[in-house]
Amino acid sequence: MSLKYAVLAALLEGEASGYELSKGFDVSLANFWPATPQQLYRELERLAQDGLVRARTVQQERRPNKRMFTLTEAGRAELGAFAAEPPKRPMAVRDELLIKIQAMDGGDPEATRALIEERMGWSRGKLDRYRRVQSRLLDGRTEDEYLRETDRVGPYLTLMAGISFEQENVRWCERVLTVLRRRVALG
Amino acid sequence: MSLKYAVLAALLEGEASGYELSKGFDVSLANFWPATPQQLYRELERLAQDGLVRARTVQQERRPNKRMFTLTEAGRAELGAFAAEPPKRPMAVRDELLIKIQAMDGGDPEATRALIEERMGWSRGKLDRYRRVQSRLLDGRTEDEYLRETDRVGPYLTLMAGISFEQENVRWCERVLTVLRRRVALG
DNA sequence: CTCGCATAGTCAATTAATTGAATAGGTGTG
DNA sequence: CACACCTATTCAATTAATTGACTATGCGAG
Repeated sequence: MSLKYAVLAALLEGEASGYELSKGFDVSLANFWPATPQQLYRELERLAQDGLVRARTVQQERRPNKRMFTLTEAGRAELGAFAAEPPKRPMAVRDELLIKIQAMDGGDPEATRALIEERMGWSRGKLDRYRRVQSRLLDGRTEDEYLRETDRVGPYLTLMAGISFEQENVRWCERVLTVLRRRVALG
Repeated sequence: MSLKYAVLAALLEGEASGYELSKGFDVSLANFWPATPQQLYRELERLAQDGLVRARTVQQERRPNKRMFTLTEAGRAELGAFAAEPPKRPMAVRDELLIKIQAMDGGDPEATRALIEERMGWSRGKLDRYRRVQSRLLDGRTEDEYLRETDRVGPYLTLMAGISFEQENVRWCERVLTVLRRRVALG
């Protein structure tokens, strides 16, 4: 249900094709509302039929044509209404790793350690990418300066959420590794 | 795909009915692998057919009969194998609120503030429940003492993940509220 | 020159998830 | 004493998501 609004929100940044969304989604909305390319194409089609989005086909040479999508006024209005009302479903996390951790006892601690290291590396990478987006936005200014000057705080606030989430993730991994080391030592 | 293992992991705690899982899931595995009752019943049925779980019907008076499920050795083995190999899918977060925050600019800041307050209250409540589970587990001991004495660290480590996740959530909400207050003041 | 990847999608099949209702006695509230 | 909610599931219908393949061209590496 909310993919609809995620797509509309993504188009606040400007015109985009389904392909571009399915790529660039990765640095923003995909972090809290993941979607496959197929989902995006289907959703854009529906939005266009409902008049929330306008499509135009861009003829291209030496590459397939693409369809570019823009928010319509109706789309902007629907998104605004959505943004003001309370969420229908609470936030949900799905994390296979935590199932594995829950079930780790009795298994090989070395295998568990490897899983945690992998997650930690992944989170650090994500954090780096977030930080790069952040300094591109700040562009030399402090956070306070930026927030005073910009007209759109929304994207920055969600970026902050991503950053603190991954920071906490890394910290948790470190604590787990400490526990695992002690376990192995005391065997 | 992983619901299967989430259910098996839940049964590590001991025999349980579908109904109990659909309730008690809430204080542990449901936090990182949510499932509706219907999903659980279906999954338990499949697991029983695959021999990973054994079912027995418990006759009850003044209440509907229930089917209690236990892990079989085969189930335990499959779960152990699962726990040792790397996750197929990365962790995913789905959060409607963040879509609303992303799209908040131009809307009513007061409405946004209300949404954040709501989330903060919810996270604080979750945190309280986690902390109650934690002190029940610790039972007067320090964390270090507990981790040295217990044979199962897994559930405690996932509990730690939940606690630090919600703590960070509350902190993020506070930062957002600060930003919103400044916006309104300078607006 | 071939292999594979990037662009920019579409289509179809299967699997999974969501929603709502049905059953049926028991327990608690005003 | 009526109404709603708890226990404990099952069933069916619809909607959504996942997976893999298919089209077609261009570009760069080896």
